[in-house]
Amino acid sequence: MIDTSKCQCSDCQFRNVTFSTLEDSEITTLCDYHREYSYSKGGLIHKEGDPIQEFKYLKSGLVKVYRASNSGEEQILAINKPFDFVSNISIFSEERYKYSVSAIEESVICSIKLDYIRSLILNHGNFALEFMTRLSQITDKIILQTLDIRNRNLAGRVAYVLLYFANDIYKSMIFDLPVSRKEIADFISMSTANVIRTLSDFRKEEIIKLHGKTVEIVNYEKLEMISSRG
Amino acid sequence: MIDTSKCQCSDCQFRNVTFSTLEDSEITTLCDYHREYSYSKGGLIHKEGDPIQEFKYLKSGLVKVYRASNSGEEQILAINKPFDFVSNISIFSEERYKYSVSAIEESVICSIKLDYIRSLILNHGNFALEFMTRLSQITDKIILQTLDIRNRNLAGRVAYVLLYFANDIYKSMIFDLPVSRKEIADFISMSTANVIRTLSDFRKEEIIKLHGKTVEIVNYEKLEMISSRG
DNA sequence: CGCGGCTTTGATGTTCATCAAGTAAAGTGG
DNA sequence: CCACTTTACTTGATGAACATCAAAGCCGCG
Repeated sequence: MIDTSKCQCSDCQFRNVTFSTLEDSEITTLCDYHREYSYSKGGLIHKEGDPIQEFKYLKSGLVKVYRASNSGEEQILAINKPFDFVSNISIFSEERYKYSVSAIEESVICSIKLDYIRSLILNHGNFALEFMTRLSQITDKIILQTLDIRNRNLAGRVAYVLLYFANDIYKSMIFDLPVSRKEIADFISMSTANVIRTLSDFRKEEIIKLHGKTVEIVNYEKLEMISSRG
Repeated sequence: MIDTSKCQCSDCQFRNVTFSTLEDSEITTLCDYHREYSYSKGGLIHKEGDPIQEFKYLKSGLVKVYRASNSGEEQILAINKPFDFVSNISIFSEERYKYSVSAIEESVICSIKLDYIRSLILNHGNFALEFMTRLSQITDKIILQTLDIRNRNLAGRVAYVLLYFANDIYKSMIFDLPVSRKEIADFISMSTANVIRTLSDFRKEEIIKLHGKTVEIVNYEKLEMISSRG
């Protein structure tokens, strides 16, 4: 039985991933410097230009990381699930966020004062190493995914995104798209109309079933083939 | 006068950027764990799949970071000068390099056993923080540049690259392109023929002068306009 | 019920890749 | 140092891929 009136950080899943080197007593201190925030679908977590004062990570939900492009359009650079998002990149190198982040599903963000993270790094070598490794992994993933997308043509990109949702995010062949067609377009740098057209094509070729936001991948092999060839 | 038979790390420019928190005595130890390698134009520094055993950074020269795409083509994700390249990303999160790196100009790479860097992080909080900040900055730059390029059309991308060489790398309006037309194409994800065509167009419109690899930017404002509009 | 936003589809035009052929440049071996 | 070979560059012509525009359908919400 857990006493819910006390700090729950010691039972947080994240403890194993990013804070595994911290002792119980340190976790208790961590609790004092942390806060949790809930966001509903569409809620803005922070935006470009906001001052960076906290280290944030996603406890549950789904977020998009994006910035405004020259033309005022949205450029989405990542769609991330828990463990894959932290208040990314540049928390130490910059004063202000370069990217906006908003919830695309009900999300809970855990946020820790940056000063405390800083002091942990200063005084706790194992933590520093672990933390660094995590940050590395996360930025690495973003870069790799960007390259993967850039590599592909329209159909390949749409297939790639569908497989990303199926394999990485929902781990299911049937799922509800958490994003609009336009957001997919902003993510893969294509026009909305062509994303829709491609989805329709996939439906006509019976690679997927489509009902509004609900997608079911029927012919997985073919979708993979399109993704890897395109 | 510097005794060149001894460790020169204490006089290395990099000391101020990445190792400023280390004491002189620590720098001396660092020397024992470091080696320098020279590469001539075209030389391969490491390739995808090589085991990561050292932290590397560029002391002088110019390198390209790339990977093989599906189709066997080269995808260039960064062209970096000293201070902007370190044996990037993922040195802690991965066992093997995900990207190849090769010299596009005479280059000197300084390389330090990863175990030693690891021990510094473990035992030296200030160093950990500084090191992390550097890595952050570097990966950040890569992501930002990728987005910038993705944003633009053909002419905009070519203009962007020319401005990148002029402003960031050579700090001069006249310079020799260190890369082939094909490499520019691989960097901005366009075809070689169209890169050449665009350069010719710029020449015809008297925005630049072109003699083989030598580029002179004549109409800077116009080039900027093309870069920011496209 | 009606309005506004997201989605869908078709028609059209632009942008870009591809192919081909030719030229210049740069390396290679005698 | 020259002939030879190869690789890089250049340009034009063609077609494919994709964006854009416009009109209509759908759906949720006040």
